[in-house]
Parts: sequence; structure tokens; C-alpha cells
Amino acid sequence: MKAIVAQLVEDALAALPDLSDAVANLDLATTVERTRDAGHGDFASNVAMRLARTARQNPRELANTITDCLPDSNLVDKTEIAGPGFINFYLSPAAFHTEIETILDQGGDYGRQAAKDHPRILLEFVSANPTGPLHVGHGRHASFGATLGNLLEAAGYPVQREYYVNDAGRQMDILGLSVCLRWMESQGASFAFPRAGYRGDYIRDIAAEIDTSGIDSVDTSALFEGVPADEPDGDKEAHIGGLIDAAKRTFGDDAFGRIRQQSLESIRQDIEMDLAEFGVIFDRWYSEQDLEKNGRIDAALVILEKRNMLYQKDGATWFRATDFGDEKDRVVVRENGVKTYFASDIAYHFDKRERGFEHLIDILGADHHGYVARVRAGLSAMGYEATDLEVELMQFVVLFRGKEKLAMSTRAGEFVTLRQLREEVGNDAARFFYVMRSNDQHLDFDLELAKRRSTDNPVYYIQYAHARIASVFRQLAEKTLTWDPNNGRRGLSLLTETHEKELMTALSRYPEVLELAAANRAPQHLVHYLRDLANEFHTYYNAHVFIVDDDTLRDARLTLIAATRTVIANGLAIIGVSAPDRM
RNA sequence: GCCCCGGUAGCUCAGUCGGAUAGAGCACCAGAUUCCUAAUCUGGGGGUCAGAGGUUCGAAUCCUCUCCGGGGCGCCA
Repeated sequence: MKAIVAQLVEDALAALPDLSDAVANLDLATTVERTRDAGHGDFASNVAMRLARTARQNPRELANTITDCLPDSNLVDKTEIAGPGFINFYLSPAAFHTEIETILDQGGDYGRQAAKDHPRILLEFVSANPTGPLHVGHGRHASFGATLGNLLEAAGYPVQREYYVNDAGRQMDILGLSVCLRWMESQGASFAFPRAGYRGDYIRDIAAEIDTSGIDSVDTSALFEGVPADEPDGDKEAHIGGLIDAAKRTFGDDAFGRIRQQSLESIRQDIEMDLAEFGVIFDRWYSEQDLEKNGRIDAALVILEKRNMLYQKDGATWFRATDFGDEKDRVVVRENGVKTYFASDIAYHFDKRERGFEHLIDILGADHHGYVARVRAGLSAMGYEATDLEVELMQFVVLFRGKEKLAMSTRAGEFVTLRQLREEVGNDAARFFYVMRSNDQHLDFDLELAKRRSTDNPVYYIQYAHARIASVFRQLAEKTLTWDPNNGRRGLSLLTETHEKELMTALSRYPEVLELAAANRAPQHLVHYLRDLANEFHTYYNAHVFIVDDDTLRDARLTLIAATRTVIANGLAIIGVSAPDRM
């Protein structure tokens, strides 16, 4: 709808050749906006003020000139010049009626833009290490990422959702060892579990179900002999490192490797199932092990070497990150010959780009912000643009139960898992609450509020609007009446109540909200919009009876609320929240 | 020390590319409610947009500095 007004302004300016220079460096789409105050009409343009300086004209006079050149349109009732030089547009009722018809015609597609071919977007999110179940922080990443993916698709972009599985490296060895040790305990062995091991109960569960043949006959003394002391007397990293070496030696690389793979695969599958239950589906699970196996990390290092981006120092191989704006050079191969995590990440991001994705979006925890510059540097050094990579940083989640803040200690295994949260408040409330706030705002997640079945709870309030509309149609049937949509369309001009006009205005904003939320990577705009829309509907419901005796007025009102139901359902679908017909 | 994010009503937060009188929910106060769902509704009070300077027709928004809170600055991942 905004586009209609913007087009009128553009046409008017085209008829004013004297202004063409000034117009040239102005993005006209940005000069039209919704008014905040109905007293200013439906849309306002600040184009005259924006052009006034370069055109060296008084803004109000300029606004007058532009208004005179506006083409006639049956969608605009009148225009006014107001304030310092705003042009206010008052749209005709027909403009809103057309929009209602568009909603009904397009249904689930209403608000979506035409599919574009470019840029192809690769959206990577969650990517939690497969060392344990997802916790509430990951839930925010999952909800935000899934919603952003939906928003970008609604904006017409081709999107692939990807989960990068950090299934290589030392922490996988620590996982494998933790499982071995828990299994040995289950067989009656007794020893101090390493401080740096994974201590959660899920490790015992894995130990109970996987194939541990190969470590059956090992006695603990052989494993712990000669291993450096654990904390507090010694160093926990050295201790667990010694245990890993001992385990590989005594069990054999094959047996240990098998346990490690089974353990991580068990956790990875659990994560995938957890996310699927949460409505978060990935197109691809990209394994770091595969990256290494396929030689892509070495290949990336060769390219960097050829481009003279690497050098040796202190026995390690360094990448010249400072040449690309990072604050220091970074190690890619350690003195011990082991490649760093950063080396695989260069290779991974290069690979994303090589697979034809022109725009890469990573959703990362705010604690990873220091990492962004070097990944960008890597991408630049590999011959792509640093700006090809966009990073959205997520701030942390703090759980509340009413006023009480829930302590969460990952170390002690006391963290709340995503699964526990979902079970307590339900998927809908969880998906909704997680995207309620801007990603760069800390999120206070109130479990009590999320569970409440009253209008205090925004997700409830919005779903209730949807269910209420369905209920009205059930009432209609009970009264043995039917809705005639065509008659309703013809009768839309009967909808002249303030509440009806406000509801129509709110509905017509939906495509603009979607576009804005996608462009700004800001799902909270959609959340706020849906709450506003639900509020407009509930207010209307409370003020007027829909099922009236007059056939045409009744059909028209039912047409309006049917359109409302469609928009609420579409918006909730983007967030991943159900739109129930009954509650 | 350097880097990132935040600071807007009592609380939790929106505020688009600079736009007209600063927005919502909760809480609070006052009313209403024989009615398609009380699983409520209507109205009201409440602001030094952290502070100071700058840019301009116009600043919560952009720039500079300061203060406060969170996070990050590994041959960890």
C-alpha cells in the first residue's frame, strides 16, 4: 500500500524536470511513511523538505508544486500540506477495501514478496557443539534463526539453513573419554572423575547404550598411571589430556574412536530431534570432520599460502589477519602441528561462498564478537568480500520465575535445557518469547508469564484473537447462517466505524512490517505488530456485534475478520507459533 | 588499555532512513460489565530519552567526549 503512494510521488516528481538533479540523489522509497497520528492522514511524505535545500526552495512551496503534479488516483481522497512541509495523503476507503480483497485472494501468501534469484543466502545458526543437550541460550538462537529464515524467504530470497557441527578436535576426545569413564564406573570401577570432563547425567545415559566392546577388560590403574594430577593439586587440562592419551593407548585408537563417534552422533541426533520438535529444521548439517576429511581445510591453507597470506613464527603457521583489518595475526597451525578451529572456519566460510551462496549470515553469541573480524579477514584473503559475511550477535538469556532469577551454572550441569523449557511453557510460548526482544538486547524470559493463560501473556492474547474469529464463524453456523464472501466484498463500504477503519489500516501494514523486519533482521517488529493487530481486533470485537441481522453488513464484517484471521495466521507462521481455532 | 552491545515511564521493552505532541505491555488509580468466550472492557496519572557538546529547517535517532551495566580481547572451541 505504501508503494502506491510512493509511486504517486515519483510520478509527480517526474513531471518536474527542474528538480531532477535534486531527486537523483534521493531514495524516493524512503520519503513516504505511515503517519503516527490519524490527524495527519494515512501516509506522509517528507520529500519536499528533503529536496528543499538542493532545490533552493521553501519546503512548503515546493510541497505545493509537487502536490499540483500528483496524478489523479481513486485510491487517494485528498492531500494536505502540513507542518514544515509534509505532504499528507488521505487514502480513500476503496484503497483499504482493495487491500482486504487482496488478503483474501492471496491467503497464506499475503505479505510475501515475489521470489528473487539473488542474493542466495546461507543462514547458519545454533551450531552448538555436540557435547551435550541444548540449553535455553541455544533456544534463542534457534528461534531467532528460524524466524529470520522465514522472514528472508517471505522477502523473496532463496535461503538455506545450515548447522555447523563442531565434531572434530579435542573436545570430542574429552567427550569420548567422559563416556568411557562413566561406563567404567557403571562396571564398578571407582576413581575421581576429571574436573575438565563432561559431568552431565546424559553422559551416563550414552555410556549405557553404546557399544563399548574394546574397553571391557581395562583396569583403572593402567589408565590413571603416570597421568598428571587433576585440580586442585595439578592442572585439569594436563590431567584430562593425559587421560585421553592413555585411553587411546590402552583401548586402542579404533575402540576409542568408535566410542567417541557414537557419543557425538548420539548427542547430535538428540539435538536434531530437540530442534525438530521445536519446529526448527535445517537444510543441512555440515560436519567439521567432513571438512577435514575432504581436504578442504588443507586446500584453503594452500590457497592462503599461494597468496602469501601465511608465515612461520615460533614454530606455528600464522595468517596475516592484520592485513585485512584484524587487530592481530592469527595462528592457523599450532606448533604441535594441529590446525586451529580458526583454520577450519576459514575453510568453512570459503566453502559456503564456493557453493554459490552470495550472502552469508552467521548468528553467533555475543561472546563471539571478537571472532568476527578474523573470519571476515579470512574471507577477504580468500578473494571474497568481507561484507559477504553478516554476523548477528545474540545477547544472553536470563530465566525468571516471576521475580525470581534462576541461577544457571553450566559447569555444575545445573543449566536448564531447551527441552525442559519447552516442556514447561510449550513450544508456542517459547518460540514467541525468544523473538520478542531485539537480538542485541539481553532477554529476560519469565516462565510464569509464558505459561499464563490470560491477556497479560502476549502470545496468548494473539492466539486468542485467532481462536475468537474461528469461534465467531462457529457461532454463525450455530445460528444456521452462512458467510457469503462475495456479498461481503460488495458490502465493505458499509464498514465505516472507527474500529473498522483502524483494523483495516492495521491489516494493510502487514506487508510493510514483514519487509522491515526482514531488512533489519528484527523479528520483534513482527511480534509487536501482531500484538497491535490482535488489540485492534479485540477492541473491535468488544465494541461491535458481527453477527447482525443485516445480511450485507454481517457479510462485510465477517469478511473483515476473515482477513484478520489470515494475517494473524500468516504472521504467527513466520514466528513458528501455531494459530489455534480453539483454546 | 582496546573492541562490541546496552542505558527511553516504577518494571520489561518498542521506536524504521533524522520528521509533526515520545509509544506499548505490566504495575498503579478510577470506572464498567444481563451482550458473538469474564480466558474481560473503558479511561487516567506517570518522561531531564544516562550526562555534556556538536551537525540542521528538525535529533531518542547522526558525530565527539564523559559516566554506568554486560560481554570480548588464547598456538581454546
